Amino acid sequence: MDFVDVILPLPLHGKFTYAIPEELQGALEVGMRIYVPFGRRKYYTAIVDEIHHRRPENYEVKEVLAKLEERPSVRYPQRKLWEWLADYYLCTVGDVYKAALPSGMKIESETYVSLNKDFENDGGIILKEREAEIVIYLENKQRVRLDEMGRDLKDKNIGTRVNMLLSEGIIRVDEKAVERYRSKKEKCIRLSVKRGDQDALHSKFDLLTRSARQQNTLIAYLDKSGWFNLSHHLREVTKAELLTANGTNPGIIKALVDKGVFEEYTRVTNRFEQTGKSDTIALKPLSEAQSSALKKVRSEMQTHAVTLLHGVTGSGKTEIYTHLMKDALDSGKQILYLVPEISLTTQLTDRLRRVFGDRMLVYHSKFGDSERVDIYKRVLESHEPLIVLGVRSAVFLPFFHLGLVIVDEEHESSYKQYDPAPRYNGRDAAIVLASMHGAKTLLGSATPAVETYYKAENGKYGLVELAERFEGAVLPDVEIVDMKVQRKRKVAKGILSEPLRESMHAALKEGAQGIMFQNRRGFAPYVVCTECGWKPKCVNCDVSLVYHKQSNQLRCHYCGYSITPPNVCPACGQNGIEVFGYGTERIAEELHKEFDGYRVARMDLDTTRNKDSYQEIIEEFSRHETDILVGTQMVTKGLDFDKVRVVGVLNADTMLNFPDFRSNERAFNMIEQVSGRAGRRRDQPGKVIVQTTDPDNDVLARVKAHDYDGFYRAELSDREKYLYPPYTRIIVIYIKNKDARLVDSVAVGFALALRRVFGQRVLGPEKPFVSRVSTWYLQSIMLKVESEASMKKVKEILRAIYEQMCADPCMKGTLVYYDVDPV
DNA sequence: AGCACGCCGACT
DNA sequence: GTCGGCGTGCTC
Repeated sequence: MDFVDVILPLPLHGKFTYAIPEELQGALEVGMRIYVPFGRRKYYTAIVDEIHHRRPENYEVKEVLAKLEERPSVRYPQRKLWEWLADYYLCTVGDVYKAALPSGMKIESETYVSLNKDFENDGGIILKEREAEIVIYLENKQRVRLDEMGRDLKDKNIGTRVNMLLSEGIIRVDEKAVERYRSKKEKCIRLSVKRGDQDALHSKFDLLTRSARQQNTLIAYLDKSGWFNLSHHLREVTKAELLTANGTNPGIIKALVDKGVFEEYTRVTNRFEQTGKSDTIALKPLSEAQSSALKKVRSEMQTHAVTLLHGVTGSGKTEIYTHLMKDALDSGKQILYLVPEISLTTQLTDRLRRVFGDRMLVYHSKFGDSERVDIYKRVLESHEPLIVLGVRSAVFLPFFHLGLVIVDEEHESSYKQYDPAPRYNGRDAAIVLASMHGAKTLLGSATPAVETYYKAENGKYGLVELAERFEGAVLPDVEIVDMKVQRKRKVAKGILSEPLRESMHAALKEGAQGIMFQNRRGFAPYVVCTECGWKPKCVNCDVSLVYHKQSNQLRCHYCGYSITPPNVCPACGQNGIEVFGYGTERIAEELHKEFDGYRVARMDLDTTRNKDSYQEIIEEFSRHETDILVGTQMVTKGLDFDKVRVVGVLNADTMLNFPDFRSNERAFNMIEQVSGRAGRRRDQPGKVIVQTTDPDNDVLARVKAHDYDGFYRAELSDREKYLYPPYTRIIVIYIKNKDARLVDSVAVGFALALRRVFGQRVLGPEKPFVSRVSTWYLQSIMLKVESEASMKKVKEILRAIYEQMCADPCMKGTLVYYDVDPV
């Protein structure tokens, strides 16, 4: 008898073993998707992890129900990456599996309920079957409404109710597997005569003598299909394509089908753009600086697994990537090109599409699930050279022979997944993936992460500097404006300082554009009653509500809770409610007033909710249909606009004062990146205005000088002094409970246990920045371990401490999770 | 993570 | 007295 250990899409440690039934003996392979029962009435898609002969002793094994595919969807070294991620980021392989496969490839069971006919109208029970629900009136006049999946529609006590009805034989339960994946189908037209049978074709034409349009449609088909071009195969003609022919409409096609001239059939197609082209245009010639950087990159990559390309904004790193990708493609390799979500724009995809045509696939989180399944399967089945341009989760695609990994904007914090597990960093996962394939990795950034630059500097990574902007463009001039002085002199209008207003007016007058950056959305972040000090707070989270003017609501930016602002203060009943501070919405309003007659667009989470709105705002701006773009960090990323002359950083203080060891790094990166949007052309150098109340801040001085190196050195010495990365590695332990008191005591106990082993390396516990999210109370403990220490050992100890803590009854209802290498 | 089983307060 | 609230433990 054979058994199989599986990976389930659940956050469970430990192995689950199933028996392989007779009919599947010898048919399973490691990495295959199979269908297994789990628990009382659940079924999951599991991944075969190991096939063996060891019969489990303490329980009765269940059988594998079916295999879902002929060839494994998960293969080596992909599976090895899953294990590495689970191990490194302290989660289960099931967590990784959940994130790795598009949901269309993870069939789950759904329970369908139907009535047992015998019980209809029986006694006091009246049963009704409506369209999507079953209503059961019980004797005591209580009503149970179940949807077709057997879920109780009234309350949440799902299983008990269904089981009661089941045991009384009132209902019947069927489990149905749901396959969410839908292949894309196209209607096609073919001719009902054999190609080459002239007589038959003529007789069809004879049927159409009374309709010129029908004849034309038939001719259009013959033309499009290449009917008479006998040296070629007959082309399939889609209905949509045929409809583009002059004078054709669906009615005419239908008439032709009815007359037996045409036949309509459905074909399964893929979702890839069929440009029919690849290697369409030659690569752009490189500047001298770029060519020498490219040469240097190539040689560094010979000797290093990972190379960092440190190139100032606007130096044309993408061009260098393109050349490297071409090399790798030509040598038959596959390429993974990771970008942060926000910079995956059509600007970039169009540019690459022109060079690589169909050989480039795009893997975006805004794609539908079926589309992701298509890409997954294409990568799985094709052993051909290709490029995947994708976001973080593209590291999970089943590459066959990866030759090159590029991680653009490697410093970006959005490469790190916060919630849920696996809390992985896409950049680091990509590096590990590359090494498993024996591939080379190139990291690119104008403002590399301190950890990355440190490794490059110390020879662990190769390092290439590209200090020159493309086509001789110069870096923008940065002016630091002291807002305290501005206010004292009463020259600031709201949040707009005098220099910012003047530069902006001048730029607009000359037909240039401007970008305003404020890392806060909504209208006003602070609302307070000036009479009594009352502040509106989120009922679920420990944060103040942000006022949104357009929707006239006070909103929590963590859980989405919102209320209509009260007219009078609910605490003192007086009329003292006022708003303070500036969000993008309010800034847009002020810009409208100040720059009357110019067009202002706002780009933040609130204006980019729809699928295409982000793209639309960018395109409008690049066509110069808007003059000023105001937004959150979205405006800092990879947008290339020629006409941007002025960039305003409206409040640098919020970034600099963030209570976190990375605040300086984040502030420097963000301001430097947004500055990079300005003045890309030599003849029109840009101007960046940074408003602050702390003009002497060192970080701002570095930004002013565009001095990454200086910033890095200063930051590094701080990190060394206070033992932060790259000198240590950080694991934050989060403790979550619905009871505020319990959370505190458990956290204290946990920290105590940690201190016994790690001593001074333990910080906390403390309330995290947001100490309550959606009714869960949080505490965090930070663990800083020397970077040379064995992470394996550390994690073993963490695990042991957790087990030991679990013995304490106080742990009941407590959730513990880890964030390794937080950003 | 679900989901079932089990033990206590509010309503017929 | 039941209903249904949620706390606890298991899932191959």
